[in-house]
Amino acid sequence: MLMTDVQDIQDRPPKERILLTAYRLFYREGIRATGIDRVIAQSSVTKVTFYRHFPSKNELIRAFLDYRHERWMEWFVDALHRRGGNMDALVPALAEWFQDENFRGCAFINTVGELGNVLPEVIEITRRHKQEMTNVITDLLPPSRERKQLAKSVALAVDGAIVLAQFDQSPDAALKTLAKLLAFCKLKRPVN
Amino acid sequence: MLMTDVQDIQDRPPKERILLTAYRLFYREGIRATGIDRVIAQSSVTKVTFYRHFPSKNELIRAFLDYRHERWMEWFVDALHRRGGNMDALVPALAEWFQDENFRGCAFINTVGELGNVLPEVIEITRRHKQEMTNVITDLLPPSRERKQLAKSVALAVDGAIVLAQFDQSPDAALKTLAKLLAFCKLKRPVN
DNA sequence: AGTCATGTAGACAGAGCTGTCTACCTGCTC
DNA sequence: GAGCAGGTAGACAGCTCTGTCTACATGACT
Repeated sequence: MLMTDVQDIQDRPPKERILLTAYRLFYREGIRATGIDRVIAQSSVTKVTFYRHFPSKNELIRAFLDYRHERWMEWFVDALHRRGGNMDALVPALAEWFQDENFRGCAFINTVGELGNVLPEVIEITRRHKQEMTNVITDLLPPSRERKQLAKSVALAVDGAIVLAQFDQSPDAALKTLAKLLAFCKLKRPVN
Repeated sequence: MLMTDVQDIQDRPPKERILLTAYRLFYREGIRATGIDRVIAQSSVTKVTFYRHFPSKNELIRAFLDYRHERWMEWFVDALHRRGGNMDALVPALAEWFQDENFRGCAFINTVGELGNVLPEVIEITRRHKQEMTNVITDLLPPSRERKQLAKSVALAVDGAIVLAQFDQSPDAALKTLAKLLAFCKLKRPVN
């Protein structure tokens, strides 16, 4: 899945241990809340080793976002294909994510909110990530003149659902509301 | 508007100066990125005065969110009424916000992303804020059996547009995509 | 045998953070 | 005019942060 087990990371090479630890801590606690010292301690590495692989925390943030992008896209494509690869697969696939006990919203949206003004490149990285997400959504839609525009609208709604699932008590409302919205647009079979 | 001029805050009582300064810095730079010392310096107040009014930074964060909620709701209701108070007013009203040079997304979504795990009450505050936003959107819709459900869907789409406007190069795409989405749902007159 | 990349352990500098402290001043109210 | 709420100035404690430093160990390739 999207999260890393704490178990199996201990016998990997140091650089990978650092990245996996950062992946977990940055996503769960936030980036500024996560000090380098904690990443170092939890990846069982020393400071010199850390700084040899990542010359600064900003480098680690970049690597974290790249890694997150790879993993998330892989998961997203797979989760959709497992469910038929059409628009009816979208909400169930997102449900799988939202219901993960470690779900804490979109790493990219969160990072833009936290560092957008301080580290402007995360905005660019996020734009690319969302563009790829939109491309995948495009493939779910039947060919039509307005397919690309529709995909953009669906992607916008998905982002809305992600943030709603993040602050609502349970992800169910976000999923149901997204499903209803898509049904209003006749983009999927009506719910119920 | 939603932002504070730096000019007119200097002759206000200290507590207000602190709150206005925090309002500006927390929103623009993020909360963890903004140290108490900077708030104190920029509000021309001393540390003792600061801590007399706000016993801890967390108290200031709460006050900031409450204040933001008041101001934002006031602005939102007004901007919609100025444009007729129906669904066709929604996108132009948001445009006014998105195009503000200090726009940096939704303060509540950003704060949840930054502190959601560390200060869980911001999640509750955000939930209430978005509920009120949804209530206002409900009033834009004509009475119908599914009005409340529709309003939830629209609110979800608005949140999606807010985050998109935050990381996209210009807010135009977010506005256009939201407008298209609402048009697909026959919730507003088609664009173009 | 020697070199070099890569690892270990841990001290340290310099900065910023939150929050407390002493000591003094001003203006209003009783 | 005494008291007090609320302001001023600024030092300081204790912590955490990022990033650098010295000094040593190990194992692979040449």
